Amino acid sequence: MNKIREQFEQIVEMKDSDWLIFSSKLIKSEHPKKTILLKLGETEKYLSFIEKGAVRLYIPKQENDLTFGFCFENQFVSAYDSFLSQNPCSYELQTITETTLWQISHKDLQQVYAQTEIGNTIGRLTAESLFLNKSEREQSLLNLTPEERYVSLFTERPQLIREIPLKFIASYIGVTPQALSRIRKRIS
Amino acid sequence: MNKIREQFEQIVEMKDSDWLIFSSKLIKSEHPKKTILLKLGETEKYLSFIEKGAVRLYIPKQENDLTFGFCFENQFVSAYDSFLSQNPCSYELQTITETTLWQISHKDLQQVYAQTEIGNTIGRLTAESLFLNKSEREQSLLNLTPEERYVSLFTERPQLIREIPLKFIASYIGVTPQALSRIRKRIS
DNA sequence: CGCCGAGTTGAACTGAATCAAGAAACGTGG
DNA sequence: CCACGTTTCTTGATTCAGTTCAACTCGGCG
Repeated sequence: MNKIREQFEQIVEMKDSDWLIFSSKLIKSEHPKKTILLKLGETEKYLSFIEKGAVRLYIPKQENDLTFGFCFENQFVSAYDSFLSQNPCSYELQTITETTLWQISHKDLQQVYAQTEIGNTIGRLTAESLFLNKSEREQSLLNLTPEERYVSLFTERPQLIREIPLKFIASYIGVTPQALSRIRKRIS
Repeated sequence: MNKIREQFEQIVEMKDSDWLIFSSKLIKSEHPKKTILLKLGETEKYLSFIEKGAVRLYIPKQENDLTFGFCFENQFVSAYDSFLSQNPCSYELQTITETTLWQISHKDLQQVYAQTEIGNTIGRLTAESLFLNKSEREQSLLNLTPEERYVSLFTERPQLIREIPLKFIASYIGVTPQALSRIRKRIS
């Protein structure tokens, strides 16, 4: 649980009293691999910190799901758009490996925002950092070829390529599994 | 200037005292069309509200720029990632038409965050809303074909199609101007 | 052992990129 | 207000990367 505080303190200092209010709301949960954490159409109730494991975000499809994001150890995961708007989610969250989460509910987080000095700052920094992620992603999708995206993924996150089924990575970089298989062959 | 307050009040109520602190920092500026508001490599100093006009965000290229965003009247515009990190920007901002802005500097905004109750809330809500935009954009880029993106742009923002050069729209939806010209022909 | 999901490979097809040229619209100065 | 040059848009021909459909391999697991 201290890891969560460490994550926060990388971006903003936190008083012990604030940390206590926040951390008292956190609930630990464990999930086997391939557990669906949030189904299509449900509303996201939690912002979750991943102590251990990996989660993918995807739009379920008849044939191949459209996997558009991954989250790993020491990161937050949530259908954050659904969480913010409290509207039904247009995609699903599923664990890839066995996963341990620390979760705070939407309701409790609103209380933290109201009760702590630092609440809104944390909320702002969280949203800002998520925004930065998405910005990079947009540029990657517009600016790079699938092959270039694969190479940069490969260099930036080699463990991802090793641990995660190719078909998830394929749809993440925006091609079919067959095409990614050929890209791999080309560049190896 | 009241329009700015209206925009904010759509998402959060604002005390007069907070509004005074915020609005006292705003500086009005006017720019002819095709003015570069921020050059590649510069650091974004401002968060700007567009009173009138339109702005595009693009990565300059030898041949065709990669235009990846537009902002219009009554919206905020900024190289927000550069603004947040205060690192050099990897793209440029240019007015498309004659444009009137109300700008707040990064330094002044930090003061607003510090001095007003509502500052961090506004910052959070701003970042959250920008995050939601980017999320939709990601799904559109992964999930839809260029043709589908054009059609949905056409239905959601008909004035954009009318007012903005095709080549900007082309790169926004992720194709060359030639390809968009053909897409147009196909669907008309 | 046999099944099943994941990955690879092949062949035909397709939509967009590229290269190139011409038409239309735009704006700037005479 | 027209003329000229530039920019924007269109159209054609060719090339290419990725899709689709299909068959086959490999490894794990009931």
